Parts: sequence; structure tokens; C-alpha cells
Amino acid sequence: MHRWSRLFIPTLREAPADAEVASHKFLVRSGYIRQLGAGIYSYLFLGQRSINKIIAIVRQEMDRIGQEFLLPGIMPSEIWKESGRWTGMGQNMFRLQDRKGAELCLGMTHEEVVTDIARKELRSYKQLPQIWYQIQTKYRDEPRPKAGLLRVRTFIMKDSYSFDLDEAGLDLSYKKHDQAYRAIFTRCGLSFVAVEADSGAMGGSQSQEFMVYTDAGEDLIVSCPKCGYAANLEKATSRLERVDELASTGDGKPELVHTPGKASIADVAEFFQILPAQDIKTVAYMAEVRDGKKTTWEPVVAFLRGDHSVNETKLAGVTKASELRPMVAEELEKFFGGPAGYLGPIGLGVSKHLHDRGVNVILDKSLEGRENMVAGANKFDYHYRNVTPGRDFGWTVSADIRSVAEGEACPLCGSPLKIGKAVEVGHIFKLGNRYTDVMGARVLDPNGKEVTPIMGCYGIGIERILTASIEQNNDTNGFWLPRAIAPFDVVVTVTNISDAKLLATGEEVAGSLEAAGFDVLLDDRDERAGVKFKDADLIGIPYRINVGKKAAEGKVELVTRARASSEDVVLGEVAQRLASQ
RNA sequence: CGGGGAGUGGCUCAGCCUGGUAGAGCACCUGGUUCGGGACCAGGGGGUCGGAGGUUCGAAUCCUCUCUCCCCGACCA
Repeated sequence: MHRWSRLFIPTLREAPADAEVASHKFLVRSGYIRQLGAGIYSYLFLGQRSINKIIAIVRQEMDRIGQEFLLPGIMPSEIWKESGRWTGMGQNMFRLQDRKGAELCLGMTHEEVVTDIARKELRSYKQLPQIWYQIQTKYRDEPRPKAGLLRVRTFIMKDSYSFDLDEAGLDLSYKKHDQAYRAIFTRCGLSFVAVEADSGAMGGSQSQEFMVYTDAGEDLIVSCPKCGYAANLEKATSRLERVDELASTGDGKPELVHTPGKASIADVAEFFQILPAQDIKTVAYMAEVRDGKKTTWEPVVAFLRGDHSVNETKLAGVTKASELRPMVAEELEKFFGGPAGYLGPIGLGVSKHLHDRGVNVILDKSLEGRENMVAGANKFDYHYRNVTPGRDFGWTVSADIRSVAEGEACPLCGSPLKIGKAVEVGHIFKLGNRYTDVMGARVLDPNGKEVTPIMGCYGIGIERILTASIEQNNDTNGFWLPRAIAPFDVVVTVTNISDAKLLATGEEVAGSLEAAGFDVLLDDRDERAGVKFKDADLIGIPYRINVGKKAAEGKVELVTRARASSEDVVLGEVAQRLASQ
């Protein structure tokens, strides 16, 4: 039994000044964590207990499908150079040198390490499939750590890696993880959604994120309340309603119109008395393209419906850009011949294929088949009308490069879509042979033919489970965790320890609860009752047994933190009663 | 990396504009009274005012540089 009077649980009456989100405030106030530096935290007694419970659940579910390893937290640069990520991963990696000057890095992820093991040890298809996992601290030099434990520079991650002979095998490993993750997050008491995710520049084929809705989240999730469709905004699509086309004017060809001072979509729409959807939006970028060792910057111009917004993740995916930045004025002048506000598609030197000479013009699919639109004329204070894509201008690639907006129709069932903020707690990812191939992992298949195993990787942010849970379960007085991940199941509060009888009763109750298998914290501090109640409400423990006034009648109170409800329980029945909660 | 904000006792902050040698509340220690929703009274301990340099008779306060933290953006296999 843990006696509060002897523990270090530094609760704070006030939230630290630099905390913004609820989980951050409460984690600090409740004495779970203390900050050492930006994105660097110590986990104190309560925090560590909660983390341990989360890890135990993750471990238990993962052991059903895989094998736990412990991998190095520090590693030589060579394997990263082999995979091409020594430069590719760039700035997010903590790098260091040993005394001989050799380059090392702190482990931010372990694909290279497990692939190195795989290539040295795996010889035959008979050894496949393999699922290896680790639960370890990872180090990432985040450009901007924030929101307490939500985005940090050192954190605990469950990462697993699967090796399979073929796609069918990978499908199975992926599916196993999907199921394990659902079991894990369910057991942790989280309300979560699995969403389609962007596979990124990794070239993976399929990817799913496990998200918990909260305003503290950094991701935007598009979902359909009707059919269950859910996707990261970076990936989401929607069904669009047909837009009424404008009637053509004059001879039907693009007509130059003087539009003094009309530099925004809204102004132009008002000027022409049209809908923004009848206007063409032009967004101009310079894209960084890495081709092996060579890095070049190419012009990329996106055309979209006036009422749509460009989705840079999609655009980067389509153009294979490692980075996108808006064009500066000189570049606009160079490629368009006109200034921002009056950019348009007519007269651009369009490249035939991506990365060819010329401007990479990416047309959003929603503009295909449209006609008589309004667009900038690449001339200060002028626009065109009667602009018809295909007839009046061409493009390099047509693709979905826009962001879905709230209320648009679900791509599956047509119901209005919702958009909400969420935290990513897990991610499963079909990697393919990207690492196994370049690092030379090969096995012989049943025909004696050499094949490259294909990989999947699967991560869970341990602290994010705790953080997300707090975000979901808090009020002004504190938070409550589900029993499965709370540092203690129950706190037994003795309202006045100077009453020896009362203290003895509290110890007896705590002892009986412990005997019944509960994790019990006995609040035997020499504090006033009010202080103890406030602390108990603050620190995330789901139940409180109050040993006070009614003890004389042989009763205690069972307080359920989530509902702030209280019921009297006869002394002998406490364990039984709690177990039935 | 761009923009904004903040560093004063353990915590939350005032003082800075208009220089005169540091304060409040909470926390902590001692004694007493209290004891079911963060008690009260009395006494007490604790601060290189983030750091360095400069201006000045005198700097928490003015100037320069620098470090750190927070927020927005960029970024985020």
C-alpha cells in the first residue's frame, strides 16, 4: 500500500504560466511531470506509474503478434547513409560525434537498425514473417516542441517492424497491427478513429492513423457521421456538386477585362458578379526536388476553383517535392510576367512532363471540363473571362490537390462531412521494400529465387495515450483516467488522521482493497480534508473512498471522479462494490 | 528559420514607462487555535532581479549583445 504522506506527489495550486492545453496544465499541476527543457520532461512517480500501465497494455497486445526487442538508442551514421536518410531525414535528427570523430545519431526511429538485423540474419522464406517491436525512448529534434507531452523531443514509442515475403503477407501483418491497435486503444479507454493517412514521400502503399479527437490536436480529420468515412485532411476527398457555368461573352474566346484593384477572389467575384467557384485560383510555389544527390528548385503552379484551398501535402505528393515555398515577387514576374493578385493560366510555359523544362502546372481535378471561367491575366489590374481549361491553357498534370472543406459531400455516401482536430496516437504503415532493397536484405523463396522482403512499420506514442486521455477527461478541478491507465485505481482519503480510529479504518479499507487486487493510494497526510479532496480530484485517480464522518456508522463513501458522484458503502463491502464499477 | 511574448524567492505575479539598492499572495519552518472542499493568528527563513558588457554618483529599471522558455507560422519518415 502506498502512503501519500511518504510519497513525492508535488501538486500545484496554480498551473505553470507556460502551459496552454489542459493536459499540459494538469500533468504539471498533478505532479506527473516536470520540465527540464523545451520538449524534455521528467516523469515523476505518478506519471511513471501511468506510463507503466500503458506500456503493460501495449506489451501484452503486441506480444500476441510480435516479439519484443531492445534496440540501440544511439547508432552509427553508416546505416543511415545506406538508406539515404542521413541527408534525407536532415534536421530532425540529433547528431553527435564520438571521441574519434565518427558520426553517430540518436535513434529517432529504427527502420535502419532492424533492416540491418534482417539482412544479416534472414536467409529463407521459412523465417518469414517476422514482427519485431520495441518500446523505447526516441529522440527527435523537433523544430517546435509544444503543448506539454504532446510534441516533445524525447518520448517513448512502441515501434514495430514487419518483414514478409510478399504483399499478401504484408497485408496480414498490417491487419494484425490494425487489430492490436484497436485492442490497445480500447483497453486504454480512448475514444479513437482510424483514418486514411497520407503515405508521404516514403512511397508506401497504405497507411492508417489512429486519432483521438481533441482541440489540442495538431491534425485535422475529415469524417462522415453517417457512413463512418474518416481521413486525414491531407488525404481526404469529397464529392463536389456541379457548378453552373457562366454564359460566354463576345466571341467566346478569352476576353481581357480591366479590373482595377481587384486582387482577391472575393473582389473579383464581386466585380464580375460571379461565384468564387466560377473563378480560377492561382497559387504559385517553388518546389524543392531531390533527385539522388542533386537538389533543384522548380516552379510549380496550382490552379484550383476560387472557393477551394490548395492542400500542400497533396501538391507535394503529386509533384514529388520535398519542400514547397511560395514564389517571391521576382519569381512571379519571371514565370507569369504579372504580379500577385492577377496571376492566371494563360500564356504560361507549361512543362510537358513533371520536372521538364518549363512551369509544372498542376490542375486540380475539379477544373477539368469547366468552361467560361474568370482568371487573372498575368497583367496588373486585368483579368480574363471566358477561360476554358484545355482550350485556352494546358497543364502538366491534373490531380486532386485541394483540401476538403466542412460540409462538402462524403465521397462514399454523400452526407455532409465534418472536420475536427485530433491527436495522432498511432500509425500503421506499409513500407514496401524501400529499406530492404537499398540495404540489401534478401531471402530465398520456395523456388530458390532471391527476393526482397517487404516491410511495414507501426508506431504508437505512449505519452500521447496519456495526454489524449487527459484531454478527453478533464474539468476545472482536474482530470480522471480510466482505471487501466491510472497510476492508482483508488485513493482512500482519511479526512482526519489525528483521529486514530479513523486512520485505522482507512488503513483497514486500503488493506482490504489491496488484497482484492486494487492499486491503492492511502491519503494519510496530516492535511485538512479540503486539501485532500482537491488533490484527489486533481490527480487522475478514477475512484476515491472517503473515510470520514460516516465511519462511525460503519460506512464510507465511494466517489466516482468522472461523474463527481458519491454513494455510501458499508465497510465490509467496499472491495466488492468497487469491483462492480 | 520568420513573427510575437516572457525571464524578479519553490509557484503565480507586481515593481521597469518616470533609475535611489526588491515586494505581494500561495508554498516552506516554529508556536498556537482549527479540522468534510485548497483555514486563521503570531513569528521566521529564503531572491547573483536569466547571463555578459555598457551608461550613471547610483541600474530589476536605460543601452548593446547573448542564453532560455512560451505562442503563431514554417517544418513534422
